[in-house]
Amino acid sequence: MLDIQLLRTNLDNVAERLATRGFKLDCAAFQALESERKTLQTRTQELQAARNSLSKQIGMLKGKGEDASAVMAQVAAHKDELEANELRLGELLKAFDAFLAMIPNLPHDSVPSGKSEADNVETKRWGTPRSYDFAVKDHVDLGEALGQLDFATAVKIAGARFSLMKGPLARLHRALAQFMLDTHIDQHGYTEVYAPYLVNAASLFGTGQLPKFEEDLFKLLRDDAEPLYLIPTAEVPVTNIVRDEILAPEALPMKMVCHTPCFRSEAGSYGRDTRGMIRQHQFDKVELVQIVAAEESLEAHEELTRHAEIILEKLELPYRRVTLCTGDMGFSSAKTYDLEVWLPAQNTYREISSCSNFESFQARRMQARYRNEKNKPELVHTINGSGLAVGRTLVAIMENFQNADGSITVPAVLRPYLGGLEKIQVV
RNA sequence: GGAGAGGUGGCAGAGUGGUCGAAUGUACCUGACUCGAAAUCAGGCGUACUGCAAGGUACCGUGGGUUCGAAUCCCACCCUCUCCGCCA
Repeated sequence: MLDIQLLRTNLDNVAERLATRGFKLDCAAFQALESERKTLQTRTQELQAARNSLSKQIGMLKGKGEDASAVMAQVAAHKDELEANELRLGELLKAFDAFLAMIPNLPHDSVPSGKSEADNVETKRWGTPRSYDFAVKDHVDLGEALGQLDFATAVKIAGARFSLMKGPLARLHRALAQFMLDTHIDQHGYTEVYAPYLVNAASLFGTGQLPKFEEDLFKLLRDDAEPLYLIPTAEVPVTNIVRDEILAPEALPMKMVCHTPCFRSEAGSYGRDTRGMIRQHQFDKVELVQIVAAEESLEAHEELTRHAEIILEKLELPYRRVTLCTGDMGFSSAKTYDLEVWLPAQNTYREISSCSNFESFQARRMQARYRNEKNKPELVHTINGSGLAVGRTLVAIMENFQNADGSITVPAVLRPYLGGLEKIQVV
């Protein structure tokens, strides 16, 4: 959520910056709401002040046993106007909230402007894609030939966009998550977190998934209780740890890592990535979250992105870093780096991690603050990124480390997690 | 599933219709004392909106209602806790 003061004082500038990300701010609607609010709020508060002081007089008169009917008549004279004003003001303030809740974050100045994915800027490339002296297979063909990846059975059990893994491949998947967690905990200084996979609407509002993106979520309706949602990412429960908190300055920075399954309905993505494990309703992800003081967030964002890159490097997976342009960024983000891993079967780089700095956007929605040097509550900045998406990492390993006979070489750093296994083959 | 209790400021905890935005304690900040600290004493200390300022307004789980006036009364909802049952 943006600071409403910024809209009041710099509306045109805000509108311009939002336009770069393809959002058309309805300035006229805002100004109409704002001018009505200002006069209405002033008048309402005058009436309330008068009522409060007259009511106080009534209390004093009655306390002394005197007649208060004259004063009561005075209050009654403005009763209808006050009630009408309060009603209208309530509606206006609600309209403001709804208006603000739908406005995306402002892009950081360093973000390249652009309309779509095509305008993203590649800023780094690591590793050289291997060359193969045989026809490469994709992970679906590889996994099914190994008898360890089975989409047909997953469809029977649950439906489209689910997968079933068995044997060493399932173990490799688990090993990946363990390896990522261990690296971030032992080498990057993160605290491991285990968090709920079901969250309430307030948490999803806090991180920006609600109200705008409800159709992307799996929702569980309950009798006699609020609905719960399956988390689309660990970002939601972990970032919301600090919702409605005023943190002591020494509590920052908070660096947390959390491995969870993620659930996305993928509504509106029919026909995209329907083959294989790239786009699933359920996938595992190791998520990095940092809660930092405002002036630290730019640097923390770089650091966190680097932590995700190191996983790819340890796994010997070629990747590139892309700075998302203004038009391609997520709703809540001020700046996003995507890490894209090389997939030989697709002969292209595909997103495997997305690292974003939200600045105070989520913090304002969450009311997450810390006490600054002046002991005043100030909004924290939030940063998160995948470190990494486990399912897609598995896909990348299968495709990049495949051999002519259809076996898959296990990257050296993962072997200790697989009892020393060097190669995944038919069992 | 059954029964009960409760939601008040950073925390603890008073407050059952009228100077209550809220006692008190604690934490925190400032000052005094001290070589320094502790202890003690004095003062300050919620959030947001609005105003140049003085000040004003709102907020005691959420939303309604009663009233001249609601933290306090009524209704609905949400959440938490305790006991019993069931259960990984």
